[in-house]
Amino acid sequence: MTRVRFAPSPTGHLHVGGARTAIFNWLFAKHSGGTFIIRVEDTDQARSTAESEVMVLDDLRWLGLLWDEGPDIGGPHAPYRQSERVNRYAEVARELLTRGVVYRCYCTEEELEAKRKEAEVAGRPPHYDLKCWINRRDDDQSPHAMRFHVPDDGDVTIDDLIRGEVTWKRESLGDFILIRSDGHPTYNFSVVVDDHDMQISHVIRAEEHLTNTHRQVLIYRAMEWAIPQFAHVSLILGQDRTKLSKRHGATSVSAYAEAGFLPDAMLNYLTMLGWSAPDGRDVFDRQYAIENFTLDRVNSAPAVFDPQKFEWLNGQYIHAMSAAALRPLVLQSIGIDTPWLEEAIDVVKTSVHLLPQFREVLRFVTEYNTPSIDQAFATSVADDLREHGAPHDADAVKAMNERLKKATGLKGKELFMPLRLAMTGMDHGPELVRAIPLLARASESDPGVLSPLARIEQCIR
RNA sequence: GGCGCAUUCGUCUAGGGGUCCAGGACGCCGCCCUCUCACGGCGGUAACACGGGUUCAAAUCCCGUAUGCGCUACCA
Repeated sequence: MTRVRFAPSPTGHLHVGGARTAIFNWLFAKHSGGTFIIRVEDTDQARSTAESEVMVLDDLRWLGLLWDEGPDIGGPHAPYRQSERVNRYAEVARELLTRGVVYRCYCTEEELEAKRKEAEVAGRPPHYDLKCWINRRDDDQSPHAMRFHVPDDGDVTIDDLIRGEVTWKRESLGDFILIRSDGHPTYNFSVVVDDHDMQISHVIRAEEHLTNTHRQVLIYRAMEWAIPQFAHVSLILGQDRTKLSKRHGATSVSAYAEAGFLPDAMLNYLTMLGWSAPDGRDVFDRQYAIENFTLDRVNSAPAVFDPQKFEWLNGQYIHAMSAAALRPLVLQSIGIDTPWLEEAIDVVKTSVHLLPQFREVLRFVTEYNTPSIDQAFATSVADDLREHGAPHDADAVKAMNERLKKATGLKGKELFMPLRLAMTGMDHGPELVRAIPLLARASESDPGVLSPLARIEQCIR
């Protein structure tokens, strides 16, 4: 049974990098019929907040990634918040102490900092100097941290599902802290205890954790616990090829939601950053991604986030949606609620990539800036509209065009451009056979919309 | 500094020794459709970081170099 987890630290909104890690975990779980778990890593008291946890969980839900076990819904291995598991970490640390691989360290941060600097200047690796390992003390009253002693046989090799074999030498590691002097565990410790307790089978996480795996495997070995499979996903970079951050503009999932991106498009785009479909397609739905997602198709090189391609993809999703499905989303995005909205969406949707753009492309309905056009032409149009009424479908528009052709002697661009200008007040927009019926109908149900006849009358001085 | 990971068109990628003078997508350019803007269709532009090996044959395997990134914390 595969069990995977996404383990965010609640220090802000969900980031696109974190979102992709969550997506890969979720896809992997769904593909294998396994369990997807959310675990909140809030051991950093200074940066973690309860509000952030709510935001991150909301962002995950918005993306449509639902979990089987988590801090809000519980599960067989609750609690799923590390701050609520400190007793468990202390318990494991005591066990490790008994086994003689962990010791109390009474060195102060200042002392350690000074030694690190010294080592750096001397060109030595900035590893812990083993002072408290050599002078072992079991004074529980004085403030102390719990430190892990790297054993002589501390070489580690893992078989990463994305990167293949990765090996570290014992010498590349100094003794490291498991429990801070304030009683809270460090990341490398809590992650091992939790992944073991929660029976995680596959640890799929960002590449920044790759070298941490060396420490973690050592802890698994000291506890004689089964070691999970690891898969380290590369980072997402900004256009300048540095790790994506606030400097690059919007980086949180919620910011993209507000900018008018759709959850499905975001899931698709982020999945595409690092994973490729076996048949090479790049527009795919969740079901396809679930059915085809395997780790061996995940690219180990970092990927640059490309807003242009993301926008294009979002457009593909908008174009493929029905006007009825789009209506509530557009409503929410631009706040225009009218009886004619659905028809209007259908007329203009191919010209938008982002939800808020509907406001702009619908302006020809909601506003009218009187253009200056040939008076004789305007009169002909006004006469036709009075005699035949405003066209309500494409055929009626075509019939009107034929009559205007005869009445004015104009054709092609000479006819359509002034007509477009007169009807919409703009020199661009959806095809007239759809725009004019929309205006006709919209003006009947909405007094705020000028009818075709009212428009042409404004053109006549 | 040490250790680790990475390196195919501007970007996302396909590619697992011969089918690759490298395929697809976004972008860009051009053409078509067309009253316009989009949409759509067609075509074009553009890449195996560098240097050594191994091999009859290397984008693909090995070794170096360069560059980028990560870790080297009582951050995660």
